[in-house]
Amino acid sequence: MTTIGDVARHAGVSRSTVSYALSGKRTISAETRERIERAVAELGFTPNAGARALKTSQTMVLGLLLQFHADEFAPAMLQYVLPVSQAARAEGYDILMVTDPDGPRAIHRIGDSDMVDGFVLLDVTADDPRIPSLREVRQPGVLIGLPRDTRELDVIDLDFGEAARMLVDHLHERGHREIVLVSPPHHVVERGGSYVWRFRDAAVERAARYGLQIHAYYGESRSPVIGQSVNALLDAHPRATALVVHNDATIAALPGILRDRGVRVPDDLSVVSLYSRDFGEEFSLPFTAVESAADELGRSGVAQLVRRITRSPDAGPPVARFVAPVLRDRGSTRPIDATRSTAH
Amino acid sequence: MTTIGDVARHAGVSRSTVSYALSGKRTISAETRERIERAVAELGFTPNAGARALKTSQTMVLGLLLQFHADEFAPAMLQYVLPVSQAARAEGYDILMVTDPDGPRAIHRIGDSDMVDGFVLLDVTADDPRIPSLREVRQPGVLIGLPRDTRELDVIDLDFGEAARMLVDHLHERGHREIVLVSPPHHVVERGGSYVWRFRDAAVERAARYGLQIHAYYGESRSPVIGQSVNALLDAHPRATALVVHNDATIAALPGILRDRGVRVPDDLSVVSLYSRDFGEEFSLPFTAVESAADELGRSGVAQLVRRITRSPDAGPPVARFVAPVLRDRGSTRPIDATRSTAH
DNA sequence: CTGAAAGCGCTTACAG
DNA sequence: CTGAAAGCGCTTACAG
Repeated sequence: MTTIGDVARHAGVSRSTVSYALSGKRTISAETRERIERAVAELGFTPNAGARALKTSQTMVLGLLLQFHADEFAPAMLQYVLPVSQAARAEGYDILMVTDPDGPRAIHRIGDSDMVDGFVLLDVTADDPRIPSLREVRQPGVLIGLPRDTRELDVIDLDFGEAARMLVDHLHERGHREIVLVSPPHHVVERGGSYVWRFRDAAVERAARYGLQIHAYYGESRSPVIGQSVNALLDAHPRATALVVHNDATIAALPGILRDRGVRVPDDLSVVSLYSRDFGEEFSLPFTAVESAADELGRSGVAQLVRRITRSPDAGPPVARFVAPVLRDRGSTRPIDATRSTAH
Repeated sequence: MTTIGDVARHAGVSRSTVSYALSGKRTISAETRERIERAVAELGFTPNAGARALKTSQTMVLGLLLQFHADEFAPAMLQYVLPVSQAARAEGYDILMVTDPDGPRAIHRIGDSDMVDGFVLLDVTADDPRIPSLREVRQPGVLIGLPRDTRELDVIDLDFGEAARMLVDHLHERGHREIVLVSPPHHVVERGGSYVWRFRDAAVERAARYGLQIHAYYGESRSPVIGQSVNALLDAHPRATALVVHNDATIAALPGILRDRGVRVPDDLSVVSLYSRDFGEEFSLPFTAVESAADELGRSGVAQLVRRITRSPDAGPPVARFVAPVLRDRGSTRPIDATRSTAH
């Protein structure tokens, strides 16, 4: 391995001069700089990351904590991973991916041994067990997803309440009077996925305000129960003219389910949903939807974390930030003529 | 931060004694060990990973190189990531996840700066541009996927040829005389995904040997073209009694497509495929299939890489290993009565 | 504009 | 059974 000492010897300068030439923290004469650059190129020198980390107390690595739950639609998580990773690289950080089933312990292991400069927590729940560990550890962290107690924490999440209101408004404006809502599976509620009830409560409240009937259900995460469940809901509410789907597995399966049932969208049934652009493209989903902006959450979360790590004044006090949803109209809703009703 | 020096002072011993007590590389008197353990617990000491790496030249981190191709069914990659990560943890390694679009450069950046002890390359193609970088770098690597030139490389992949033969045999044994094969999209061939032609060539050859008609096509990776393409193939070969699907996106969409078409499996059409157990569960696929054993590949690849890193004599010379496929019969094929023919 | 020296926090021969 | 010392490869005050 070639070290900074080899470069220094080769260039006939001191190690500190090489270091300064590389970091640019000192003015170096053109001639010296050139000799050093040549030596670096000839010897193929790249600074040792561990030695640098030891000296500077900066690893330039971020820990990304993923959780894989059985009974959850895994592809939905993928949409966060790539944006986080790319945003990190753009800021000069690499990603240590942590899939340990025991998240709290993993945070201590990684954090206490100074393997990373900060943490990104994905899929955060209301009383996420990883949060106490995160508070105990030296490194700052950013949460993607809203916990109950956000004190002293940088948190970012989609504004799920607003998303629900936008979708209900969209249907209300088009004259819909009776709609069915499919939320994530109930076990996600039990686990504390706050996005479930934030979306659901807001949808119910908004519907009530308009005097709009809404039938709210928890959905499924696996075929064929998904199909059975959707069919049962539509059977139970034959006069409903619209379906609001806040459930990744269900929306991915919905085109097949509706075709199977002979229901055309939007002619027989209007459908609105909530998913990220990438997810929609992956499954070729043709529905009007709020874009869940996984990339924006990932990017913005990483940016805030880096500001916190570097103690940038722009970081401000720790704060929960809610990203405004954007509705993408793909024409999967139709105006309802008050005198007609649909059978699906 | 508490260092090994703090622990030593607190316990009234030397730093080397603390180090040896922690590593167990020396016998320590019961009393001393106890004092050290108490000091470690009271002060909350965890060794600094960077310092340890600097001294031992071991990072205990593995670089995992992922590639995200537009026009590829991303969920299929997920099935490798978790097994690799878990196998690594079981061996004491963490995972640095590298999603850099420029893989060759990333390998040099990470490897030359000694951030990892070895590399795992996913989704390797015939002339994978990352391989020259891997050869130049100090760290060993394991490839999951078969390149053209495997010299001096540890490679592991499913035996796709054998997988194809098993599926053709399965159909032949049940009296099928005319079948349709859907391979991955053609752009995967262009990119050098050798599993495409290894499977396809073996299937065609095996079918020929039995005098079995096989119509081989490249499939699609996105709806709605997937559906159109499958429908066109079935229209073009009305006397085909079986479909062999070697295409993740297509098999995930197939249940919907066939329902839509009014084709029952296996009554109207036999279907066999190739996918991992996790993938099948994710999409609730009911087809008889060779299990692509992503977890076995991941585990086994990591194990071999670790043997290589640690220079274990068990590592042997670098070798391409082909995992034997296992057929999982889910009853999606039926015996063909030679006198009947199907219309689908 | 450049160099000599200290030190980041460990591990491990060397010595007793 | 234990300790003092060297050294891994960097960065950065301190000094000139």
